[in-house]
Amino acid sequence: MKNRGTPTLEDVALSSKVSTATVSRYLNNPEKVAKSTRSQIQKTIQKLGYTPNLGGRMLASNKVRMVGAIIPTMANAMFSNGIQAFQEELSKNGITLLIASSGYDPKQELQQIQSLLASGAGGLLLIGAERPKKTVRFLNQRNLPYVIAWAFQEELNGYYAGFNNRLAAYDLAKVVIDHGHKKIAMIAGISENNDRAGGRIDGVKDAIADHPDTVRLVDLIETKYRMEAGGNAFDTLMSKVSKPSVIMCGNDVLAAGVIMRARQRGIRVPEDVSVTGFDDLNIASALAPSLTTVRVPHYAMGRAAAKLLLKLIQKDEKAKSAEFGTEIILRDSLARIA
Amino acid sequence: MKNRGTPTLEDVALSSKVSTATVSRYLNNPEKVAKSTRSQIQKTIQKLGYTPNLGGRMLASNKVRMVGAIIPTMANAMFSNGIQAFQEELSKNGITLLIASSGYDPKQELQQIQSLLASGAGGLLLIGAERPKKTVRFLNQRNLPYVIAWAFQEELNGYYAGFNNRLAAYDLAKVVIDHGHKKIAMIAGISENNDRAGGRIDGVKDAIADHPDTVRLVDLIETKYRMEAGGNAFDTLMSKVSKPSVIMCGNDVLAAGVIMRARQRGIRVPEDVSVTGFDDLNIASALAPSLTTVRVPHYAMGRAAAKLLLKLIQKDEKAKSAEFGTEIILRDSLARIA
DNA sequence: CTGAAAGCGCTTACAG
DNA sequence: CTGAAAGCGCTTACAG
Repeated sequence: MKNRGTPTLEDVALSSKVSTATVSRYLNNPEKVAKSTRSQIQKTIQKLGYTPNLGGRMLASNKVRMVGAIIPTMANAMFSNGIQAFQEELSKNGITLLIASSGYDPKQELQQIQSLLASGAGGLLLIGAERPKKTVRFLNQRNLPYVIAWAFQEELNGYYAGFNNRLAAYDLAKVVIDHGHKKIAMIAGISENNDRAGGRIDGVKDAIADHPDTVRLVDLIETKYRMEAGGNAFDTLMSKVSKPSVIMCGNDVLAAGVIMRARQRGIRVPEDVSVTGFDDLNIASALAPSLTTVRVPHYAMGRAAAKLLLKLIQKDEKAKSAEFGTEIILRDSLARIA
Repeated sequence: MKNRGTPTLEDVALSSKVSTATVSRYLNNPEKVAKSTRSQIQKTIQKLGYTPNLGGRMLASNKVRMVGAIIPTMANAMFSNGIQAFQEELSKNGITLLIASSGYDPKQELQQIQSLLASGAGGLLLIGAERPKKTVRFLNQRNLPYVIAWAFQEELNGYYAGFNNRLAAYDLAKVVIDHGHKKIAMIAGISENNDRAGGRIDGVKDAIADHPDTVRLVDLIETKYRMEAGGNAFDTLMSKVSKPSVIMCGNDVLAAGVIMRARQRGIRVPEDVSVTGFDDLNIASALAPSLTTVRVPHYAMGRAAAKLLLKLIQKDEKAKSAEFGTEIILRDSLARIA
C-alpha cells in the first residue's frame, strides 16, 4: 500500500500475495482464477475497500463502457419516451448513457459529438439523417458506430432505427383529403437542417399533388416546436383571406398551441377548422377536442436503436436497420366536410 | 502516426513537430503556448480529427469530467425541463452528463449510482431527499459530492436545489379552501419512497387541518403518475357516495387524466367538480378547461443544481443550497363555490 | 515558451 | 492456474 489514500489494484495484489495479473483476472474473469486464490483476493478487496479505476481500465482495454446520445432538446416530450427506452436497453447491457442536446443547431451537434467522444462514448445515437458534410466526415473518420433514429432513409447508407416521416405525413394527408378537405394549411417545424420536419412537409405536399385540380396547400408556415409558436401561426393563418378548412401541424405541440389559441379566439375545432398533429404524445388525447395525429412507436424505436448500436459496437455482421411503421389515430379534431 | 486508426496526442505532436507536453498544454492551457505553435497544433488536430482519449486523461489527472444524474423516469415531462437546464449548465463548464433512471425504485437507484460512479461520474444529481440508509452510507463512504433536487429540507443536511413540496401543496390547498371547497379529494403519486409525493399529500392535509370543523379530506388515492391512472382514480372517486367538490392531483399528468376522463363521463369541470394539478407543465394551459396548478421553476432549479454541484466538486466553501419558491397559477379548472 | 521523461492504474498476450 | 512485463494515452513537475 503506497499509503496514498485510494487503494490500487497493485495494493490488492501485494496484500494478497499474488500478481496484479491475477487480481485483474479475478475482476474480469473470476472463473480463470483458482477458488482459494479467489477468496483470498475477495477478502483483501473488501478490507481495502478497493474500487477499480476507470481511467486505468479504459486505457488498458478498449471495451466500450459508454454510449452517447445527442438530441435536439430534452425539454420536450417528443424524445423522452424514445430516450428512456434507449437508456433502459443500454443499462441492461451494462452500458452507461452520456447525453447532450444540440438545440436543433448542427454546429452544436458536432460540438456535442466531439464532447461525448472525448467523454468516452464508444457509439452514438443521433436524431435525423440530415447533417453537414463536415459532421459526417468527422464521424466516418473516427470510424465511430452510430445509429440514426426518428428517421429512415433506405437510399442513404448508415444505420437507422426510425420511420419514414414523409410517408407518415403522406398517409395522414390522404386521410385528411378523404375527409373532404380541399384547402389545407400546414404549420410545420423549421425544415432547415431538420429532415424530419422537411419530410413531413413533403409528405403533405405529395398527397396534395395527387389531386392537383381539387386540393391545394393554401399556406405553409414553418416555426419552432412550441405551443406559443403554434398559436401565433394559427392567428396568422386565420387572418388571411383564403382560410383553410384544416390545419395540419408538424407535431402535437404545435397542434396543442393551435387548439388552445382557437379556443381563446372563439373559433371552434373542428366545426370551423380541423386540426391534425404528429407524434401522439400524451397531450394528444387530453386536448379538447382530442387530436387526430400520427402515432410514432417511440419506445420500440428507442429500444431497437440501442440493440442496433450494441450490435454495431460488437461488429456483429447481422446489424441491420429497423424501420417502424406509423399509425394514424383518428380523434375528434378532424371533421368530415361536404 | 502509428497507423492504428484513432490518432493519439503523440501523433499530433509528431505531425506538428512539437513535444507531447506542448500539445497537452495546448489542450489544457492554450494561453501557455505561443500563438504560432497554437495555430500549428490546431491545424493538425483538425487534419487528423484528433480527440483526446478519456482513459489517458483520467489516469494522468484527476479532474472531474463527468457528472451523473439519476431520475425516476425520463419518459415524462416532469423532469425534462430541469434536466435540460442541468445539462446545459454542465456543458457550459465542459462537463458531460451521464444519465440513468431508477423507475422510482430505491434499489435500482443505488445500482445506478454505483454504475454511474464506475463510469467516471465525479458528482451526482439525485431527485428527492428520501432514500435508504444503505444508499446514503454508500454515498458518504465514497465521499461523493451530490445535490438533491425537486425537494428542499432545511432540517436535513446535504445540499439541495429545490422547493418545499409540502408548503407548495399547502398554499394551493389554502387557495382551494378559500374558493369555498369543503369536500376535498386527492389523487396523489405513490408516497412510498417518494418524499415529493408524500410532501404534497401532507401539505394538503395541513391546510385541511386548519379548518377541522368545516373542511375534510373525503378521499385519498395514491397511484402512478400516468394519465390513465388518474382517470381510473377519478372513476373510483366519483363512484362513491360522498363525492368531492374538488379533486387535487399530485401532478399535472394525473390532472390531465382526470379532466379527460371527466369529459368522457359527461362530468363538467369545474361546474360539477373542480380539479387542480402540480408542476405547470405545458399540458396545463392546453387542457380544456385550463388547469389551476402550482408552477415549479424547473429550469432555474436545474441550472442551480448544476452550479451547486460544480461548486461542491471544486470544494468551494461558498457552496450553498438553493431554495425556490413556487407560484399558484389560477386557471379555469378551479371554481368558486358558495 | 518548450521538451524529456516519469508515472497514473489497469489489461493482456506470452511463457511457464 | 499464475507471473513478469510491456504498453494503453495522457499530464506534469522539472529543467532549460
